Amino acid sequence: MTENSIKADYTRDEICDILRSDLIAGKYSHDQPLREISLAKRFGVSRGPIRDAFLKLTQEGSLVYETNRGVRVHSAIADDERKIMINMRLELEKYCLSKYIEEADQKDFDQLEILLERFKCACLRDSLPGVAESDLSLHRHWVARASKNLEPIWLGLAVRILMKYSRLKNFQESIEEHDRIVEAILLRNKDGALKALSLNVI
Amino acid sequence: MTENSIKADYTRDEICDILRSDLIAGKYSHDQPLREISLAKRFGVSRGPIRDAFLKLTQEGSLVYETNRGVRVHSAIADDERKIMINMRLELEKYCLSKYIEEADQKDFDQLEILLERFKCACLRDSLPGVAESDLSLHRHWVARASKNLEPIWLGLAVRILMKYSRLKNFQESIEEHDRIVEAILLRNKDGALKALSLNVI
DNA sequence: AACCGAAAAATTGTCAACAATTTTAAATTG
DNA sequence: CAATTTAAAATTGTTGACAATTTTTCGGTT
Repeated sequence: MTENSIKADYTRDEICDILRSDLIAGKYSHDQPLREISLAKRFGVSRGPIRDAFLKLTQEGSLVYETNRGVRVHSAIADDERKIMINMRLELEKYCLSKYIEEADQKDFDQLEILLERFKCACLRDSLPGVAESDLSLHRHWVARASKNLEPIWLGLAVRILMKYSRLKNFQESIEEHDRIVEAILLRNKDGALKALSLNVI
Repeated sequence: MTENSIKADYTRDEICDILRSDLIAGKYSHDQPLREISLAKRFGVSRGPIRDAFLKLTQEGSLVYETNRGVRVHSAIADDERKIMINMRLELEKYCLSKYIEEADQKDFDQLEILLERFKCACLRDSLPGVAESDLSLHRHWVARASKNLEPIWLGLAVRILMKYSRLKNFQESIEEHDRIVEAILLRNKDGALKALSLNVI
């Protein structure tokens, strides 16, 4: 048994999300191949859903696929590529956050606070995959709420950016950064939120 | 028989490329569902490879997936979203084109001229799916050569942008625009190429 | 011992069958 | 006749089996 396999049935998307957070957390080294059979065993499903997840993650850019040879973890991005991607992500996310602040209702804000709490818990537990997953979920919340069209593009950028540097992050500082963003959002303080976001996405 | 099915065995990626050009060309209307079985028959394969292609196109953003309900064509993007996406695509593609002009060798240039010729043929044949596919292939050539990391991100943007307006394009004008871009590339005239690109990506 | 080649093992590619779900059509009821 | 319920059809979700390909192992030759 390679891993904890508590739950019985995982869906395609759940498998995809779990593998993504593992990848961001650096559980697999660069250029390491991922095998369909071993992951199928880990999640208690057949190879079909695993292949589906591989395809999604390949399209996002965290895995690389070669015919008859399966997928492997993508090589690290270069510094100048990273710069371009961060600029794009920030531009995109600022647009979405503005729109979110205009349109969000109380139900969205409730969800937002739950996600923030989940992120803080993961930080305090010092669980790197957990931090990666909940960090992504938090940002994804306002992006997805603002535009279903831009969401997949944003996700591809965020994943690749996080894959490189997440190991070096200071969790306490990260909590404070996200606190400031969410605080401004709840007050519908657009300028403050965008400024706090710019300090977080670097 | 819903469609021409000449070739015997299509690969996953070929199916994906053909469907993508169909989508860009507007062959399927917005929110129309795509059925696994009918496409499996069209391409002479089982449902597996079709599902793979659906997943890839979903991640790119041209299809939308709902559990137990399959995929349908994505709704059109709003004007302000389109603006954001065009800005991002241009920034990305300019970076890649600069790098391409610096690094490309004679073999790349040969390939480039073949792709340009293929694009012109499709325009003269007045084949909308052909124009869509070869236009994308041409731009994709320099993007992919410059950065395998940025390629999937660029593709997601380009597909969604083209999906909205490709029907309105003037083919003759498009030929001239691409002629100017490629001419500048072959002379390694970076400024000219970037300028010509900016006029084409709008 | 190093190098090549063939057999064996491991892995991916594809398929057809069955289960679960959703959609459509028909039948029943008030 | 409209509304609801029930049955049938269509569609997606998952699996296990087999084919094709790649990688590894092992034996023979120089």
